Amino acid sequence: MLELAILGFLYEQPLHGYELKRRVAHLTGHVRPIADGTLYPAIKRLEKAGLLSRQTEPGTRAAPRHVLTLTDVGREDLRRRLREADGVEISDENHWFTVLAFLRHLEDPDQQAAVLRRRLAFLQEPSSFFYEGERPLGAEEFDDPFRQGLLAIARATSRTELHWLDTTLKALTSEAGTN
Amino acid sequence: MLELAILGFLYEQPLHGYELKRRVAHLTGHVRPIADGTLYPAIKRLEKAGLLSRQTEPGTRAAPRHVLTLTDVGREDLRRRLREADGVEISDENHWFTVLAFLRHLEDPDQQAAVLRRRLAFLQEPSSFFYEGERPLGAEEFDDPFRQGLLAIARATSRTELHWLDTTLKALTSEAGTN
DNA sequence: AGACTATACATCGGCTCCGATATATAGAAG
DNA sequence: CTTCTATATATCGGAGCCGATGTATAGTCT
Repeated sequence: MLELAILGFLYEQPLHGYELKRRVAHLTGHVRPIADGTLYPAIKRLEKAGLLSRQTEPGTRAAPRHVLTLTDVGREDLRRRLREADGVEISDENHWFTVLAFLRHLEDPDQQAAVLRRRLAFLQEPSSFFYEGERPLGAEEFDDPFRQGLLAIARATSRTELHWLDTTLKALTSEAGTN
Repeated sequence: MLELAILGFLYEQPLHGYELKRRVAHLTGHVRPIADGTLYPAIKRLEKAGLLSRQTEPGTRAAPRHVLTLTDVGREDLRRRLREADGVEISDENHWFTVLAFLRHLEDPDQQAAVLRRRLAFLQEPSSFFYEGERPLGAEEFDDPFRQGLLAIARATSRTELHWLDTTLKALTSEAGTN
C-alpha cells in the first residue's frame, strides 16, 4: 500500500522523501504519519528494483534533498499494480482508497471499469460483522449503541459507494463505447 | 488490532482457535481471512502473557480443539486497552471499528464517552486527502471521477459517524448523570 | 477406491513496519 | 545565547503478519 502510494504520487511529479511523507500521511486515513523507518527503506526498495531514480538537489537548508523520479519501468509498474489490483487491495478500506486515489493513471476506461467491478462484486457479497453460528446479526439485534453505530456507519459508506460505483461504471462503459 | 479482537470475542464466551479465526475474519473488513501463521502465534503471545488459558477439548473430529478462556488478567487487560484506546486505534478505520465492536465491555458510560470524544476530536480536525502545497483540495477540484468518489464516500462516512457520535454521546452523558 | 474439502492446530522464513536513535542546518522563540 | 521546532535523510533492532508447508481426521463427491 505504501509502495503504491509512493509510485502514485511520483507518477504525477518528482518529489523528495519528506514531501512524499507528508502526502502519504494525508492520504492514508487522514493524517496518520508514516514512520521514517518505513518510508526510507521503502524508497530504497523501489530504487533497487529500478522503479525510481534519485537526484541529489544541492542548496537546501537541511540535509540535501533527494528528488525522486519514476523511471519508465516504475511508470509501467504502477499501471500494472493498478490493473491487477485484487484481494486485499479490493477488500481493505485503506488499500482500496489508495487504489482509488491513483486509478486515474490507468488510462484505459475498460481497465478502470474492470477494477471497479471487482470492488462492486466484493461489496455485493452478503456479509455481516457478527454472526450467531451461521446467522448474520443485523444492527437492530444489538442493544448496545456501539455495534449499532458500527453497522450504521458501514451501511452508509456502502450505500454511498455502491451508488457511486453504479454511476461511474455507466459513464466509463459509455465512454469506452464512443471511443 | 488482532489481539484486541481476540480478547474482545473471548470476553463474551470461550472459543477455540478455529472459531476465533472465522469471527475475526468477519469483523475485519467483511471477511478478510486472517492467516493461520498470524492467529496461532497471537494466541500463544496472549497465553504467555497470562491473558488467556487453554483447555484441550477431547472427542472432536479433527485435531483436538483448544478452547480458549480469558483469565481475570485478560479481562482487565481488554478493558484497559479499550479505556486507553488512542492514536492508531482512534484514527485508523479498521482499528477503530474493532474498538467499537467491543466498547460495550467497558461498563462505565463516562469511560465509553471519553473514547468516543477522542474519535470525535479526530474527525473534527480539518483534513483532506490531497493538498496543493498547503491548500486542501476539495472533491469539486478533481476532474477524475475516482478522487471525486473517494472524497464523496469519505464525507458520507464522516457525516454518518458524526451524527451517531453526537446522539450517542448525549445519551451516554445523560445516562451517567442519572446514575 | 481415490480425491477433494472442511476442520483444527502448528511452525518457519521472509518481509514489512514501527520506534528509537543519529546527524545536520536554519529559523523562530524565549 | 540557548533552546526548540521544522526540515531532511539514514540505520538498526524488534515485533508482527503472511504465505507456504506439515500433520491429522472425517465426510463428501466421483
